[in-house]
Amino acid sequence: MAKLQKSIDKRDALVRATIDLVNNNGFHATPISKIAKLANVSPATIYLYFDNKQDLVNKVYVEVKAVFTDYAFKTYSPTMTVEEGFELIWKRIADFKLNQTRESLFLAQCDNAPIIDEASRQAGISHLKPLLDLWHRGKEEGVINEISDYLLYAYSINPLSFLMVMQQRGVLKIEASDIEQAYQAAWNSIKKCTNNG
Amino acid sequence: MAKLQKSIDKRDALVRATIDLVNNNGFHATPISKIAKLANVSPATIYLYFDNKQDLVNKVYVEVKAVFTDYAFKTYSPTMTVEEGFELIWKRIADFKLNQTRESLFLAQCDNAPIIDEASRQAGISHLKPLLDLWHRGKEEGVINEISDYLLYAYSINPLSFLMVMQQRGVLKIEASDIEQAYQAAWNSIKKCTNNG
DNA sequence: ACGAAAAAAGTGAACGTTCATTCTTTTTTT
DNA sequence: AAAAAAAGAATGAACGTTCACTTTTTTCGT
Repeated sequence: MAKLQKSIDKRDALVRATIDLVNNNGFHATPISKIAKLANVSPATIYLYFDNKQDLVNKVYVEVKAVFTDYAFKTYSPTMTVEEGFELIWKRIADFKLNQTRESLFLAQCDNAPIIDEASRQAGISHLKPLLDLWHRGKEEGVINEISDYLLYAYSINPLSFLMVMQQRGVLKIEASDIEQAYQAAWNSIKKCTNNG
Repeated sequence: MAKLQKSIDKRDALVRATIDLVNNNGFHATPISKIAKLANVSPATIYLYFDNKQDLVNKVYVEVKAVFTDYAFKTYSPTMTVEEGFELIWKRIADFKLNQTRESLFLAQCDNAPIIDEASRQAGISHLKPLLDLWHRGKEEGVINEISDYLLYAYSINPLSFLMVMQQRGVLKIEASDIEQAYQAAWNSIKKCTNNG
């Protein structure tokens, strides 16, 4: 679609401006004119890079989600044990959510409100496949409890969401020990525990 | 503010219409005109019941949050043991989130996007005080681990959010056993575990 | 290596539409 | 008949998008 002799800087500035403004005002309260102004660009220029406002937010979502999953799986290898892999991925997700608050807040908004279209949502979910594969392997090996796949997300990823939002709002400052505690709790919930039933 | 000889039915219809439309389209993509139409009311009539659109969504949020916490704490009594109280509240929260999806989805949206104003957000949080009191009591009695108060929300409430969203989208159907598993996992994470460290 | 012509990138103003809110009139209640 | 409630039409502001135009970059014959 994009023939792209166009400035990558300008496109990046547009993406950044979109994230910042959507974080602060929500998608529908961020006019194209403000995105353009923050990116030092004419409103019309946006339409050289994106089809329309919806296409803009769809693409920003998928790209940010890709950055998120790239980070989460960066140092992971399928040759790791389930325990190692889970701990590694979980902690990198935590790290991302707590340090890349710009991106994380944007993803949280898109994931909880009808902003992006269904195809982009699916594209985002598909990036999490390595984690689902690891989860399956853990169940096959008997390391992880026999529970629904969907609980994977709920147990391992979600507990940090609230912390992230609170940190972003300046309510609390998260310490390394908090992360370690949160991880231990998540893992204890998931692993097969021989002294439990 | 409201002198209220006005119809309570009309007000209820406006609240219901707001929740439904915000759930489906997001706050800023739901015009006053559509809320009025769905509630079988003139746009002008809304301004007899609410100051403006922002005031409308603020009040709907606080009222829905109150319904949520009333339900969560309905059968709870501070004379219960920490274990009993925690299980009861957790399961009622789960029940609400999974069965009152209209209200839960609306709350999730308001909690994750800059829709409502800060005062309304605080008003919503303040309703959760009984749970925080229980948490403190659990720590005093040594039943609950010495971890940050903020983790309370992350551990005990949040794991259901993802499930709720998925269920609402028709991706999965949640069974009673799933709830029981999720509760056990949350509680196992929270309680002091003598065979841990 | 040069510069004119063509193409691409970028722009500010303007368009039609939609929005929240107000104004004026009608209906309902007391 | 007076007052409150509700309605619908009206209004000005703001929005996404397009248009006509300018500026910058690339192409290419010499």
